[in-house]
Formats: sequence, structure tokens, C-alpha cells
Amino acid sequence: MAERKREKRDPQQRRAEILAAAFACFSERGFAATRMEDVAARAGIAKGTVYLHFPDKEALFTELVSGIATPILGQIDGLAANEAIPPRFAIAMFYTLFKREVLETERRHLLRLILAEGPMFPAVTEFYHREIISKGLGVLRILLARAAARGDLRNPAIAEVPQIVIAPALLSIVWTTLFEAYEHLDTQNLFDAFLETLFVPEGGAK
Amino acid sequence: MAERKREKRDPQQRRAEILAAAFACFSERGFAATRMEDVAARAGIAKGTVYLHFPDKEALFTELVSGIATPILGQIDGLAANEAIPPRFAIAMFYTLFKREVLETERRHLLRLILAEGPMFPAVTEFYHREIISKGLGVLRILLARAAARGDLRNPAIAEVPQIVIAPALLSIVWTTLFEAYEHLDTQNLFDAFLETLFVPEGGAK
DNA sequence: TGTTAATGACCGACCAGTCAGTCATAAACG
DNA sequence: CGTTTATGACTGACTGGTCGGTCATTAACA
Repeated sequence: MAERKREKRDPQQRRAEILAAAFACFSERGFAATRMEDVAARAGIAKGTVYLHFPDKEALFTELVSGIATPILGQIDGLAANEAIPPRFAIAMFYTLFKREVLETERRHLLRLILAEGPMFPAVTEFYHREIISKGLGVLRILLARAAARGDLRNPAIAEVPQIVIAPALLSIVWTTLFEAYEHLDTQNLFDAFLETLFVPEGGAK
Repeated sequence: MAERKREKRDPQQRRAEILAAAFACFSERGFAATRMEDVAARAGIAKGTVYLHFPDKEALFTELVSGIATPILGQIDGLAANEAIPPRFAIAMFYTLFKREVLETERRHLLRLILAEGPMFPAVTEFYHREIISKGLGVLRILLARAAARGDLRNPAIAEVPQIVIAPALLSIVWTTLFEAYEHLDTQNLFDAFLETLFVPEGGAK
């Protein structure tokens, strides 16, 4: 009869379990179509229990999307810190990191969620701009300036538009979550080709 | 007492009015948060009337997003047709067209809608891939191949990844609808810088 | 006057959030 | 140690409200 066992848990762990369940549900169905009961069921608890840990659906959502981003923050800064690393290599690392940590994990759905639900949750959008985008652009600006100074850029003017570096990453997210079923995109090839376009060929200037 | 005047209309015109109202509502609130009553009110009619023209909410939505795209279709093909037009100029035109017809109009919200709600409506996604994306990529592939043959591309390899050309357009959509409030992005500059990166400088090879 | 289009009150499914009650655990007691 | 009692995490039936969709009625038109 599938008897449900009551089970007390460490609040921290419970919280984490709920967030994990919410992550799965929101990722695959979006905010509006996800029911709190679904989240509870996925976490293996009753609906009421969710409300012991989060005041309401919106709080659960914003907490989730904000929380997921934080671990990525640290890795970004590291890329610009070491001046010995060639800019091209650093940006290649950026794409590799993005591919391994976002594109090829379930996190990609989260990122798409932010694109999708962003306008409904200004607080989330603002958070992402402040904590991820503007920091990321800052790092890229430094890297591109350094590359321009070394004469590594085919077009030094792009040092002023670091968003260009993000464009292929964004495209890869949208493509894989929307169109991959109809037409495959080789993201590695995308990133490689793009890097080769931004930077002068390796053989050229050392 | 604000008596509502009943008014019969040409069915075609009524239909168009409903679609226009739906466009406004869906654009600013998304699919789930838009109520059929809102659409009706915006169109200046009663809720029931909407159902005389569209079987249900989903049909209204899919009809809308599909319909909006069609007029753009024609303009795309024109770009590759004329072999006398230099590829760089054609792609610059593509960006200009995109900017004038989408980015700087209310249509940009529609495009974001597709990104946002796409996974919930596979039929819409499939339609867009088939009718817009794959056609657009086809045109770009031709243009890039032509450019490569003329020696216009700094990195001829990108002729194999036409998606790269779309990336800045996608970025501009996402940025203007999500982050523009926090940080301005000069899209013209973005497109210009990108073009200058893809193509060898004008002065160089004629 | 008959036909067609429009209306909006109404229905019922759905769901976020509540709360009175349950029970596993563990502290206090004898 | 066994037994009693206190705790609060957990449960799920329930409520209040919302909204997609229907249809009997009514107005406009031919």
C-alpha cells in the first residue's frame, strides 16, 4: 500500500532536499506549471512540510535560482587573477568551464529558467546582473584589454564589447534547450571557431 | 454606467484585433499569467467572443507566435538571392533588418516569449526551427561560403558554423529584454564590432 | 421576423497556502 | 532501565480564490 514513513531530518538536509526537488520540477516545467505538491512529492514529503522551510512558492524559486549561481562565482574571478595565463587560454578555459559546469549538466535548464521567467522576477534578474553578468564582463574586459595590448586580437575594438564573448555561450544554451532535438549543434566546434576568429592565429604573433 | 455597445465586426478584423490584444498581453505577462479575460478586455469585447474565433488559449497563443513570424520570412530569402551583393553587406543588412524590425519594435518581446515558453509548446518550437532558423541558417551558409571563397573571412572555418552570426542577435534580444534596465548595451556597436571581427578590413583585400 | 454574433453569468477543475491533528523522538522521572 | 510526558517536525484534508471554457439570453442586422 506504499505506506509513507514519517521521518525527521536535520533541517539543513531537509531544506537541501526540497531545493533539489524544486530544481528538478522548475527546470522541466517552469515556474507557473510547477505545483508545490509536485515539489513535495519529489522530495518524498507532504506539501505542508515545504511551507515549514519556505514561506511561499516565489521564495522557494528565488532562493533556488540565487543559490545555484553562487558556487560559479568563485571560479570566474580566478580566470583574470593570474596574469601569466595568456588571455586566449583564459577565455578558452571560460568556455570549457561553461560547457562542463553548465551546458552539459542539469544547470543549463536553470539558466534557461532565468531567461524565461526573468521578467516576472525582477529581483532575480537584478541579482544575476549584479552578481554574475557584471562580474563576468569585468573579467572579460580585463582579459580582452590584455589581449589587445599584446596584439592578440584580430579586431582590438571588441575589447570594448565584452558581451560578444558571452554571445556564443548564450546561443549554445538556447540551442541545446530548444532546437537540439531538431538539429544538432557541435558546441565545441562553435567555441573553437569563435576563438579562432577573435584571436590572431597561434602561429602568427607569439 | 459605461454601457458596452454591442458591435458586429468583419470576422477578419475581429480576429486581427484579438490577436493584437493577445500579442500585448502575452508579451508583457507571459502565457500562464495572461488571462483570457485580459485579452478580451484589451480587445474591447467580452470573453465569450474570443472563443468564437479561437478554440482555446493554446490555439490563440500558437496562432499568434506562428503568424508574427511569417512576414519576416520573405525578407530573409531576398538577402541571398542577389549574388551581386557583397556577403558582408548582406550580413550587415541582416543585422539592420533585425534591429529595425525586431529589436526596436514590440516584436522583440514575442521573440523572447518563444525562448521562454518554447519548451511548453513543442509545436511552436518545431515551427520556428523549420520556418525561420533552418531557412536563416541556409541563407547564412550560402553567404559565408561566398565570403570564404572571396577571401573576405578572417577565419574561413566559421562558414561551417553559421550559428555564430546569430549569436550577437540573440544576445541583443536577451540583453535588451532582461538587463537593459541595469546596464545599457549599444547594439549597433555590438553588430559593427562583430562584423569587423568576422571580415577582413575593407581596405585590405578588394 | 428569422438569423447571426456577442455577451457575461456561471460552472467546475485546479492549486497555493493553512492548520488541527499525529507520531517519532528524546528528555524527565521513578 | 522501563515508563511517562513533552516536543515540534510532519501530515494531508480543507479553504478560498482564480481562471479556462460554456451556453442561455439578448442585441443587431437582413
